[in-house]
Amino acid sequence: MSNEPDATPSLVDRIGDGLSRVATAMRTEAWTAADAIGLNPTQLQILTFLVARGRSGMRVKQIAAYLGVSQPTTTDSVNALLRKGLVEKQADPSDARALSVAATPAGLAAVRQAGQLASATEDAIVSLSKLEQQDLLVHLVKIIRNLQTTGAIPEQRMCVNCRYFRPNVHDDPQAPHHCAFVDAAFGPAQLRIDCGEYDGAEPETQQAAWRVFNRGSP
Amino acid sequence: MSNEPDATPSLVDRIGDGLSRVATAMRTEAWTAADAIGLNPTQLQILTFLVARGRSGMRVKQIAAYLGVSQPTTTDSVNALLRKGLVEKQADPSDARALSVAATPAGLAAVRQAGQLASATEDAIVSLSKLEQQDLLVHLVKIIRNLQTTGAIPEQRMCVNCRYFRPNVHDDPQAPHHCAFVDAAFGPAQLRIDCGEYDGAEPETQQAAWRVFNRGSP
DNA sequence: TGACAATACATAGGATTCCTATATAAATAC
DNA sequence: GTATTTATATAGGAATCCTATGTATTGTCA
Repeated sequence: MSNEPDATPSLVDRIGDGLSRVATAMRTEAWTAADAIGLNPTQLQILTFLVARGRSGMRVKQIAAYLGVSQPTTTDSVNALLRKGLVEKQADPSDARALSVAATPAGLAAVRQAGQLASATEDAIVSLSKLEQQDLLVHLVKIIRNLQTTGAIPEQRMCVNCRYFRPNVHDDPQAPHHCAFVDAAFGPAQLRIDCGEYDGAEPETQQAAWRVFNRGSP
Repeated sequence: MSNEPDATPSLVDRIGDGLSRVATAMRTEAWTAADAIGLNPTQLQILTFLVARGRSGMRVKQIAAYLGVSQPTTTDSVNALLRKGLVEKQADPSDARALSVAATPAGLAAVRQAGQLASATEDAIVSLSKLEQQDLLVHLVKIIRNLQTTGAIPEQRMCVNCRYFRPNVHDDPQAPHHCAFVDAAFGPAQLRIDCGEYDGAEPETQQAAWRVFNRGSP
């Protein structure tokens, strides 16, 4: 980001600023939501992440990569959740070094409770039209895909990375894509960022699908 | 955000997730960029904020509101920057209780240096087409405006809040708006998030301008 | 097979953020 | 002229978050 005073920042810089502003609001909100259930933002984020993954459990390193923090920091927060009985550690049968962290029923309940709380960010997104929301989602998917390609974030459980994703195979502009897992057509507004049924495709398959997906919106 | 496992999250929830993912990447990036010049993300954010405001200086409370943290936390970080010689405190002539924090030349240099560093987020935004970037900026402006209306964030120095903003007064779809400060037409791609020449309009004026602005993109 | 490197996690130690509560000083209200 | 509000600083403490290192397990390769 260029920071020359008295100069007009580039479009890209201004988008970055805008994302920062929204991120600030989300962080403030995360503090209050987490505080309401006796947690802090990092702990709530971990718990939400684990709940979304179900009872299969995740490794400490995967959680660290998702959060974008170091492994010891993750251990700290996981232990804090452990003391509160919201997650549990299990030995990984396939690797005696590793362990599997999963949310307990109490953890699921806590996340649901936090989700009930009013969210200013959610309200702000709702203020956009349905079409604007759809466009915004697609733009975010593209940005996230790029962040993933450059290694800034780990591989995401998104449709566009998934082996069940068939982009632009239908004529219906409302639902041009197809999910081979549920065998149904769907459109841009249904794109997933973090899907439970996700199964990562090979890099070449991902790239091919990505090209076809992008062709739809030049 | 609803977190029912095995249920498809709403479009709004998925957009929230997407924003979170991008925010995570930006936070990670902020750590490395700030670390390269011997700061931490909060300190760099404060410094960038002060540099954008020029040498006029900002009060501690304003900085705290911008960051979304408490005032003592801001005092901590400002003092850290002070020790490093990157900011300076000056007495406010109009109010002996208050003080004015401004970036020093060394602070400006540090921000410029951090700005030179490669940014994965910037690259990811660049991967969007010009039109997509423009749409994204407009969507972010709308979200930020809404966050401001609900009090989640303080008033932003955006065009849409500014007394010099004249929305949708020209026929040119590329440049329908007008800035009375520089007396020039401009378009959605030139909208500012944080303008140096900003001067806040009265709430009623803002609302009226906002209605006219929104009429352009229903 | 056996030494060596890599991996997964825990621990140690320390700096810093970030909070609430409170103190100080100045401005404002009545 | 006293009381309240406002701007900032300070005190104290919890928790994040880092790097460096330790321990146990797995993988590699001669």
